[in-house]
Amino acid sequence: MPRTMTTQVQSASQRQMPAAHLTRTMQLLEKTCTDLDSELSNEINDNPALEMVDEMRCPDCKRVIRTFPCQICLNQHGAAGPIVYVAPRRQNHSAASDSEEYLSNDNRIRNPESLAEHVLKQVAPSLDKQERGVAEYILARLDEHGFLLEHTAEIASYLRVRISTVKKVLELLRRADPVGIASENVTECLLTQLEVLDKDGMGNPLAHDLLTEFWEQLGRRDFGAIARKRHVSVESVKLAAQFIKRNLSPYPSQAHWNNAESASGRYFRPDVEVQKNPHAEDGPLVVQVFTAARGSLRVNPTVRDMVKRIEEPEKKDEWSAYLERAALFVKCMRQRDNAMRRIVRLIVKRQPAFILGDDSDLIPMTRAELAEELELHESTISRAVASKTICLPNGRIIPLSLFFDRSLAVRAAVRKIVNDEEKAMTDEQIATKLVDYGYKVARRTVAKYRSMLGILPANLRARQLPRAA
DNA sequence: CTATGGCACGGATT
DNA sequence: AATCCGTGCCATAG
Repeated sequence: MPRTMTTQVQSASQRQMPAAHLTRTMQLLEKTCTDLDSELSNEINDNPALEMVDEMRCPDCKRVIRTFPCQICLNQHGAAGPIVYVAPRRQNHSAASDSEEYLSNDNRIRNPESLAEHVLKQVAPSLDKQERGVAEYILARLDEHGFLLEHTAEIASYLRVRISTVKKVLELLRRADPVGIASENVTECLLTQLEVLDKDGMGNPLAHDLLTEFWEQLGRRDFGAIARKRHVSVESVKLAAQFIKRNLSPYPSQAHWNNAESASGRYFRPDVEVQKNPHAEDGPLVVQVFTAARGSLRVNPTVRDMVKRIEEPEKKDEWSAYLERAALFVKCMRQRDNAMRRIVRLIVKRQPAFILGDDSDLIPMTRAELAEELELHESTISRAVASKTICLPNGRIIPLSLFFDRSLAVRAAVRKIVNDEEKAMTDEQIATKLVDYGYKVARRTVAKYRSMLGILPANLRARQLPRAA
């Protein structure tokens, strides 16, 4: 009787797979690798049948390997296309040394310290001992998005320090690198980021009011109402909203800004990383898709064996349920990783020029196209691409969705044209010039791109070239 | 009169 | 179904 039970449970879980659990896979697919981390640790915590073993396996040759990418497969690979690995995400903790070897350029952006350490390092110099204690406490109490869960007063009383001290520390923390960290809520976080941008002279005057006064309308995208109350145009409201979306990140723990200009090294953990082939200059690109944690996830075989021996039906059921859930989770996770891998592979395959070059090399493509080629549903692509970021070989971190920006290349051309112009060109002239580059866009559209790029209209763009010799 | 910005509509994308 | 994006047309500033 015990035996049959087990087999039933197992086969049942496999047959059910398609319907209900596809949605689970989808949920996982939507998650950033950072989010995936917490999801995973939750699951492991309350499911004893699930375990994470500290070993990495090459997804292609299945060998256990020490570092990604797998050197063996790397060497065998022809020039067929990019090599894409699902790699465990580099851990925060002490693993500083061994992971560095395959991270070529530019480690401004990534160093394997924890977020808390990273922030603390920045603020520590300007704090005294007591304040530092407060900072440490605060950083330890952040949720997975980087928000502060406790109120100032609570912290103060718990630590027996003055409220003003806590406030002071908070002020500093929020301005530290993942800007907006330790904010109490999304609005506050966005405001801090905005403030910092303002100081660098690349703010947007309307954005502030949008966040404070019109938060609700902004959520509903009721731009008209905002425009009326503020006596400004709907267009400028839209632009401000766009500004917010593009340049601010609601969750400090995953701040990303793609704005071309602010090249200063920002700290961020991408979900995908592309590198040039370390072994051959012109070899295929090597891509890592990060998944949660380190090592590989599996159903704990010891538990599985143990369950077979349990006699009491009650306990047996309980454990079988654990096993089933574990198996399911592992499966969904693999499926998720695999989907990510296929999608990213295709993206990289299609856009090598953009990855190695600049904005102007982006070839227009749509999620739908990829969906068709991969025989996935287009919403799958959307989920996989939304809210994820990729680190290019030059160190630039951009949202994966930028690959689907229809006008990026055109905007790049506009910027180039304006930069090279002898004397200020009107939008009309720019539009004409764009034809030479193979883009045909309406004059009105040029105007839009211009304002997106923060370029002033022609009449305000007096050229100071004359002085040359 | 010319160059731009405002608004709204329609088709494409998600 | 909800959004995004490019455009055309019109108003206004210079």
